[in-house]
Amino acid sequence: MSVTMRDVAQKAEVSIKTVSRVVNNQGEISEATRQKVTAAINELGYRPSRIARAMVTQRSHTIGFVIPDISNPFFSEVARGIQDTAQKHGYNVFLCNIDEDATEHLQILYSLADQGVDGLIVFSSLVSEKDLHHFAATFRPIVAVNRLTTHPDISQILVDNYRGVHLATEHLLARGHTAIGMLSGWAGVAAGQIRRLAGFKDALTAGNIPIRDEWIIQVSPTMANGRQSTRQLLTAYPEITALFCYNDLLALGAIRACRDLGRRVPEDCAIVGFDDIQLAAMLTPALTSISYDKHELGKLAVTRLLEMIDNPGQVFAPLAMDVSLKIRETT
Amino acid sequence: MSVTMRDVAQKAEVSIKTVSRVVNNQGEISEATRQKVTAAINELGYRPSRIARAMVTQRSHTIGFVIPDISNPFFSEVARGIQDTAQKHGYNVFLCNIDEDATEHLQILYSLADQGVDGLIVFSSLVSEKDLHHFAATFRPIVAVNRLTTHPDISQILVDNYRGVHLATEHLLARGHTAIGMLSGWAGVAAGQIRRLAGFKDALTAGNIPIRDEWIIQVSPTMANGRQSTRQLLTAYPEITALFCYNDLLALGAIRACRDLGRRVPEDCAIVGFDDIQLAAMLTPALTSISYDKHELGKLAVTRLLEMIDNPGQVFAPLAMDVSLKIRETT
DNA sequence: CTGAAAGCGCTTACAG
DNA sequence: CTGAAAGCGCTTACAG
Repeated sequence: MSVTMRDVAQKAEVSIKTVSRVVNNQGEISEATRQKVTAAINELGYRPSRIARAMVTQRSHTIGFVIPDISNPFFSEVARGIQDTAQKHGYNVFLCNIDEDATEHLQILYSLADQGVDGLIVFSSLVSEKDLHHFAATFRPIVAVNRLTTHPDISQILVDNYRGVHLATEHLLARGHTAIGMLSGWAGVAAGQIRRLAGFKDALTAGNIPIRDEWIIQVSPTMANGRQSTRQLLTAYPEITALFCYNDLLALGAIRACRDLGRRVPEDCAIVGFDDIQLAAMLTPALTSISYDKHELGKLAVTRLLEMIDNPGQVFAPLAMDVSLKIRETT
Repeated sequence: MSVTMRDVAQKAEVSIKTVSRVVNNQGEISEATRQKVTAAINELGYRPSRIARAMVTQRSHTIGFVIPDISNPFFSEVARGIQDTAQKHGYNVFLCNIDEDATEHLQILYSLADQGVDGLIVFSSLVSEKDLHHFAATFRPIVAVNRLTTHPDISQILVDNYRGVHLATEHLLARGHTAIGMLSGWAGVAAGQIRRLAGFKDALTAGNIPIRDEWIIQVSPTMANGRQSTRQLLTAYPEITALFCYNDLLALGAIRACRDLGRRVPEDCAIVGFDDIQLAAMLTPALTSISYDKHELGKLAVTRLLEMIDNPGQVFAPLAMDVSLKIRETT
């Protein structure tokens, strides 16, 4: 990082401005000087500083991406879509984890803003709505992924949570199950949590199955919690023959719990997940799950964010990704 | 990003330099002016621009992290360690994927350098040694994670691959296996590939078992490849009773393949993996694997990188993480 | 087609 | 204890 535009200009015996013109491919330049400058650039190994450029253009060509936990395989699949798309458009992405362990969520968001990111994708439902609104007051644009938010300036990319769970529950009903439990997610702003719960209840009602609230357990969606909650649930209510899980991680934990309890899957207890993570299809037994394109979800979020960056002030309607049911071996 | 130091200075009726002093907590300042300035900062909601600061200090407090694929659960666990540690030290991290699909690896590295990162952690063995050396000629510091490199300025953080596989193979021998196959990783600069293969062969030799090269298959380490290669291997050589896999993903694919072929695990075919990803312990059957602290691996890499940033020119000895064997249900 | 000047928002010597 | 000036490496009007 020591050779600057000035060095190139000196070597090529032109002004700095002329170097800038060939670097940015702008304006009319005589072929002779262009070649002189290009030669000097190559000889010196000059590379323009993105920081200096960002300083004057007020555009850093970086974005921030906030998730609960990159080590969660679901989020990491989306992250790949984010990263690939951003890179394709010449943007670099800052990664930030905000989960239960994190403190000072607002500070983390501000540190990204201080860093000069051109926009932010928030995929963590653990960032409170209050914090997000506070932050949105001074920073934009923001895209929220699969979380409900009421802020008018925040654009939303959603997954059709309601329909997904409805499909899954109908599938269980069609298989003859009438005693269906649910492992639900966090309470709060997670779009998934609210809409998936609604889809579950509505599907039961539509199938004339009364809702048993004690069969619905709300937990933080990890494999360990899935295992533990399922053990408790099936021990307390052995009559349950099927389980819908908020996400695949909970479902994998539930499968494990069934095995702990000596219950066969799917014969003694059918299990459905949500998200269809890469592993889900490969495991034994392969998991029945609600599926959608996670790489595409990341791509949509970035595309939307770049649109917002290029069109300040414009309002975009929420977008919901379509989902489908993948029937495998656990139902 | 519109309120600047100048605004604060005006409001507080002091010079810009004085504002800078209170922001950076440096120099002696009278309590009165400090309070005046602090009040102005809060009132205006001033936040210093990291870009402007980076411009003059030549330190951006950002680092780059290059991996093959963030959606791979193994890498994402390490990424979490990287991210947590960097954040704790006030650094933000740029994430970059460089896998088989990526073209122009060098361009991706340079784009990170252009972005002004203070250092780089390279965890992708898919970046060729040639590209890395070329890049290292103009950029430093660089930390390489679990890859062999001969560049004197590149610091190495390794995993004790050799010992890990030696342990695993000894374990299989102790269980009475004599016909042991191996699913190996990519060829090339991956430290894992070379050292793990060596550990495997040496352990066999130490156990007086002749090495059967046709039982060693080299594949890109994905679950799908593990499934397919295992099918082929066990079909061609049904006498094989145990399989060591380069990583857990291959091992999970191998388990699946055994099931496809009607072979019970571990009764008909024992399987051992490497990395001990979070899922490995939770699955059915739970995977026997070589384990080490992946969060810690990320932490070590960042810590080393920050040391290099703070001590330019200093040479650091390679560091190798200790490993252990976790015996579970697949052996 | 090419250049000199100002400025992006800070920090770093250097004075006072 | 506090401030005026120069400069980090670029781009943006404005001239010529």
